[in-house]
Formats: sequence, structure tokens, C-alpha cells
Amino acid sequence: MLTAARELVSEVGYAKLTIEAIAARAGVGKQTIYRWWPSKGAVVFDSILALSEGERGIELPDTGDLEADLKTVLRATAAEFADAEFEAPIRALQTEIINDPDLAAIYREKMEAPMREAKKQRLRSAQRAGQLDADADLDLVLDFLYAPLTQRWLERSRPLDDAFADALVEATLRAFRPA
Amino acid sequence: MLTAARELVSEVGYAKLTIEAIAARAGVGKQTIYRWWPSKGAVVFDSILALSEGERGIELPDTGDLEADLKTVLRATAAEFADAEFEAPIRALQTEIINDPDLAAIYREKMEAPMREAKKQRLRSAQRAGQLDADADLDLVLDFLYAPLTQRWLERSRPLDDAFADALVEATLRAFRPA
Amino acid sequence: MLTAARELVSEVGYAKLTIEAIAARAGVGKQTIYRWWPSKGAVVFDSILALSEGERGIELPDTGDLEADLKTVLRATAAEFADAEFEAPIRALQTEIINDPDLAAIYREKMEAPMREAKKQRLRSAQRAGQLDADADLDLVLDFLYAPLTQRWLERSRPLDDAFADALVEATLRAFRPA
Amino acid sequence: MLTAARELVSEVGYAKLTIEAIAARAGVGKQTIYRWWPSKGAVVFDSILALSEGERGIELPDTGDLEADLKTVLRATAAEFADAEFEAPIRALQTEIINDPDLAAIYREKMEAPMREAKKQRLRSAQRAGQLDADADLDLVLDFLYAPLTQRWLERSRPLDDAFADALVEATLRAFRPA
DNA sequence: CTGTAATCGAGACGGTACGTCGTGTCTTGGT
DNA sequence: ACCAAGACACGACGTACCGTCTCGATTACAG
Repeated sequence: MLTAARELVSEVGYAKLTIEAIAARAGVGKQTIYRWWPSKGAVVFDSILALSEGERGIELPDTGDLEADLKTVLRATAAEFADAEFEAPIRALQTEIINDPDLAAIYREKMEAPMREAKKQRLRSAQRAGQLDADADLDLVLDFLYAPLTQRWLERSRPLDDAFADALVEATLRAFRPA
Repeated sequence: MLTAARELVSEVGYAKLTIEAIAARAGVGKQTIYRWWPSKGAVVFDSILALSEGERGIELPDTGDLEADLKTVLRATAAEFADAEFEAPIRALQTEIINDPDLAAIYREKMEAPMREAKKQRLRSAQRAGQLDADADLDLVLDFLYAPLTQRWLERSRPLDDAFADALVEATLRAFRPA
Repeated sequence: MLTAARELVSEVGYAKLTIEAIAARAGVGKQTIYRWWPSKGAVVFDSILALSEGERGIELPDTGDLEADLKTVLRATAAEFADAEFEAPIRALQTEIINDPDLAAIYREKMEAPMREAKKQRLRSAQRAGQLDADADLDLVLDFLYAPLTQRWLERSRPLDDAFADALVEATLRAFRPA
Repeated sequence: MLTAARELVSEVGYAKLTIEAIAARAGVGKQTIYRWWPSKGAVVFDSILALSEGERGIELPDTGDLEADLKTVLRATAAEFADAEFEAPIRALQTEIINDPDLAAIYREKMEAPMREAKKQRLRSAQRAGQLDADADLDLVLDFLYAPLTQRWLERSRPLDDAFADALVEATLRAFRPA
């Protein structure tokens, strides 16, 4: 069922997705879907969440060079955003998150929190290595790194190229360099 | 018609908004709506856009103290995000922008561009006053100031208080202080 | 549903009858009507047909006096045509029959044929009693008796009184008296 | 406009005929149609009536042999009913007449009355020639001749062949032969 | 093995809204 | 001054899905 949901989001888009279509594709009665999820959003949400369950134990590279590592990671993130296959589901996910506080909370807990923690680990390592201000608010650092990237992708305002990723890292590190 | 659309978005939310309801509220036939807009999204989009048409000639305060001015502006922006009346329409707008590239383009041109230019004016003034790196990429500066704010609001991940606004300004200015 | 259709034909007339009104009156979704009938005409047709399903086993009086019996029957038919309650549905039925060959075929099979057969029985009895030409084409006899009556009613060209009914019977019997 | 109406009745049938289509076909504004006729039925009615205005001064053949003359006329009428081109408009006309008493009255006055009078002329001639009962109710005679024909055509219950036309004439003349 | 439950697919149901079409009225611009 | 063109408020169309509700038929378990 989750697979059917994911496929259909990619094929027809979130707005035109119907529960009947999911049921038909999955070879399942509608009632069975309603038994497990309260809404279309919840199904789609879970279908994407199920995907990310697979990628356990994210860990960021730690070569000792924070700037290089962050550029690697941000360039990869930007490239991922450009992947057509993931575009539709992630935009669907964002749509849900914006409009449904409950799903937003689950999203933060199940998907964002682990990622954020992994990233913070890398930043703490940098703090210990004296490459980052020891007093820096790490949540703020992560926002500086990722929020502009995400926003430009969502609004399609500008291409997400390597230069942009690099500029983000450089400016962020200037803002939070050790005292 | 645009007024009716705006009111209804606030009252029932974007997802539950129907064209029939807009037509009824506006005392208009459905066909008349379809004659002018291709979709529900377009109507809502225009209804919000029409709002901002009113606020002509935005200009940021320029007391000579960039940090103080930016804090004032960002605190105001954060407060605006907290205003219940604007919340529903703006979330609706974001939903549209995320999912419809065409509307996103119009949004950038009609709403974002003028705001962005006004902000850049203030930043250029600061560059002339030696309060900001003369070589700074002003688009990037604006992303640093606004993207984290917007993202936290959209995802409801953390309260948008004055401290957060101040921290954004301070970190951004550290990143782009004059050489 | 059929009851609702019948009532509404009587109330507002066939031309102003809407499927939505039938659905509303019957407390039923429109789709349910469309699931069972292809058109408004078919619903109305069935609603009238269902009525006549009730009156099983029609039999004409047979007192031994053909002329008297036929006058009784034709006067009754004329009176029935004058009944306001049946007028609207029967006119609706005629409208359908005229314009839809398929419904016309069903009408002949389901409604007209049994009536016609019952009438023929009475005529055959009269033939055996020497009151009617043994070689008479009974379909033609029935047309002579009923077609003028029906036509005058449809076109509202003249009142359907007893004298007219009697005249029809007398002339018909003159035309088909035994050799 | 009347021409456009008549063509469209033949092409799409009365039920699917729209005033907008008539206006478009006639190269005329809708308002102009509404200025002259109160309803779709009235337009169609007039369009057919206009046709018959052409055929001035109908007169039935009078060879001196009533039976032969009537058979000629009824066979011709039956053939006319079979003409595909006239079928749609005449059925449309019947539909109007059945459901609208006002149009029915106009129809009787403008179209039926002249025809009926012409036919009566021929019958009176026959009465003078001793071929028809001098006391016969001529309206009734005409009903006997035409009503069965019309009814079978409307209900499509049986083919309208020459044999049927002949049988009608023969039976009618038996019913009304001179005393 | 067999009878009884629980579960599930299928899809009918009462509804709501869709986007389209036609109505009859009103307005506009060109002749 | 007229009239084609067509916008308008309105209402019904026939369709798509909604979320709820029976239906069998197919399992899985108990006796």
C-alpha cells in the first residue's frame, strides 16, 4: 500500500492522488486503508517515512576539515534535491507539513531529529577541534546551512549549484568561527 | 471575488476551500470564476497578491545603525508570522508555490522581487556606510536573514521570538562584516 | 426512487423534472440513480411501468353484449384520461415513447401487449358469439376503438365524453359486423 | 432563424436542440430570438409551421371513386411519415403539442384545421354522390382514417404499408356506408 | 477434518464538489 | 437605433471521490 502510494505521488502528483487509486493499485479494499490511516496525507506521509526508515545510521564525513566536509554534504544535498524521482514525494511531504501541525510534529521527531543530531555530532567534533565557536548555537548553524538551500529549492528561485553550496558553507563558518 | 476567496481561506482553510463556496460568498456564478482563473489555486493566489498590491513602496528603516534596523525588521516579520489572520492565507500561498512552478514564478516577480529590492537598498546603504562587506552577495545575505525564519515558521519547529530574530541578525552580520 | 420520480412528474411536469430533485426527494445520491438508469426518461418510464406492474390480470367485462361491454370500457378509459393525477405521468410517458424507439419497444412489450391481449380475448369471445366478423383483424379493430380516443386526448382537440365513446363503439361494430 | 431551427432539429433532435445553437447557426444574437419567441418550443413550432405555410390550397383528388381516392391519400400520408427528413421535426412537433396546450391550440388552428377542412370537402362530395352516409359525423370519419395511422407511426408499433392504409379505408367505409 | 470467526476485496451507498453547458437577462461596441 | 457578441447569475448536468456500509470468499482456528 505504501509502495502504491509512493508510486502514485510520483506519477500523478499529490494533489491528484486519490485513496481509491491507491487501493486499486495496491489491490486492496478502501476500508483497509481507512483502518490504518485517517487521511490521504497520513498515508503519503507514512509512505515517505517508510522510505527513510531504511537509511539507518546516517553519519556525516569527518576528515578533520570541517569546511571541506560541509561542502561535500551540502553539494550532495543540493544534488539530491535535483533528483526528479524524489522531487514529487518531497514536495508532497512539505505540503503536508505546512498544513498539518500534527504531521509536522511527527516529521520532526521521526525524520528531522535523527538527521539533525547526526549533523550536530559533526559540528561538535569541529568545536572540539577548534574549527567552530564553542559557544555557537548549533541549531542556528544548521539553519544557516540548510534553510537557504531548502527555500530556494521549494520556491525554485535559483539553481542549486555547487557554488551556492560552497558560499553557504563559507559564510556560515565566518559567522561562527572560534572567537 | 478575491475578497470572498481571502475570507474563506481564513475561515475554513485552503484544503477545504471550494470554488462553489467562493462563488456563493461573492454572489457570483461559478462560470465567472472559471472564466478568469484556471484553478482554485490561481484564485487564492491572486486574492493574496491583490492584498500586497496595496502596500506600495515598501521601504526599510534607515537610522544609520544596520544591526538595529535589521533587528527591528526581523522582529516585525516574526510578529507578522504569528498573526493568526495572515497565517492561513500565507500557508495557502506557500502550498501553491511549492507545487506550481508557474505560480511560483509569478509570485517571485510580483511579490518577492519588490520586497527583495527594498531590502537590498538598505543593505547597499550599509555597504556605503562601511557596515557591510562591499563584496557581499546581497541575495545570500537576505537568504541568511530570512530563510531560517521562514523555515521555522513553516515547519513550526520552534517559536519565533525576538531572541531568535536578534541571533539571526548578529550571526549574519558576523558573516558579512567588512573585510 | 420510482415513487419520488412519479410524484415529481405530477408536481412539476416532465420537462422541469430534474434528476437532482428525484435524488433529493428519494434521499439518495445522484450516482445511485445513474447506476441504474441511463437517463431521466428511463427513470420516469420505469416509475410508470412499476405502477402498472401492480394491476395484474386485466380482464374486460363479458356480459354477452359486446356493444354494451365496449361502451362501458371506452367510457371508463375516457374518464381515466380525464383524471388529473394520471395526466402528467401519461403525457410524460407518451413524450418518451415518441422520441425513444427503445423505450417504445419496452413499452409495447411490458404495458401495451398485456392490455391488448386482454382486449382481444373479449373480441374473440364476441366472434364466437357471432357478434363480430370472424375474419376481422383484431389489431385493426382495437386501433379503431382506441386510436381516435387517444389522439383527441393527446391533442386536446375535443372533449372525451360518453357520446364520443359510444359513437366510436357503434361505428367500429358497423365496420366489423359479421358478414 | 426558422431555417436554422429546422435544420438543427433534423440534425441533433429536439431534445438536444439549444437556443444558443440556433442563434449561432443563424448568425444572430440570442436576444433577437428571445425578442420574438418565448421558448424553444415556440421557435421550433413556428419553424415547422412556416414550412406548411408554403403548401397553400391543399386539395384532395376527386376522381369520383371515394375508396380509390382515400387509398391514394392514405398511402401518400403513410409514405410521408416514412420520410426520414420529416420524421424528426414532426416528432418534435408532436412532443410540443402533447405538453403545451397553447401550442396545441395554435397547431389545430393553423395547421390541422385547413387540412381537415380540405378532407371534409372530399367527404361531402362523396356524401352527395351517395358513397358515404349523409348523416355521418365527418370528424369521426377522419379520426377513423387518420388516428390509427398516426398512432402506429408515433409508437412505431407496426410498419405503415399500403395494405394497412387500404384496410383503414375499407373498414371506415363499411362503418359509414349509406344507409 | 470440519464448522465458526475474523478478515479482506470489492463495490454500492448518501453525499459534496467538480468543471461544463445552457438558460434568460443585461451590457457593450460596431454599423 | 439596432443588433452580434458575449458576460453574467443561476441551476442542472454527469463524473469523480469521499468515508461508511454491506456483501461473499477466503483464510485461520477450534472442536
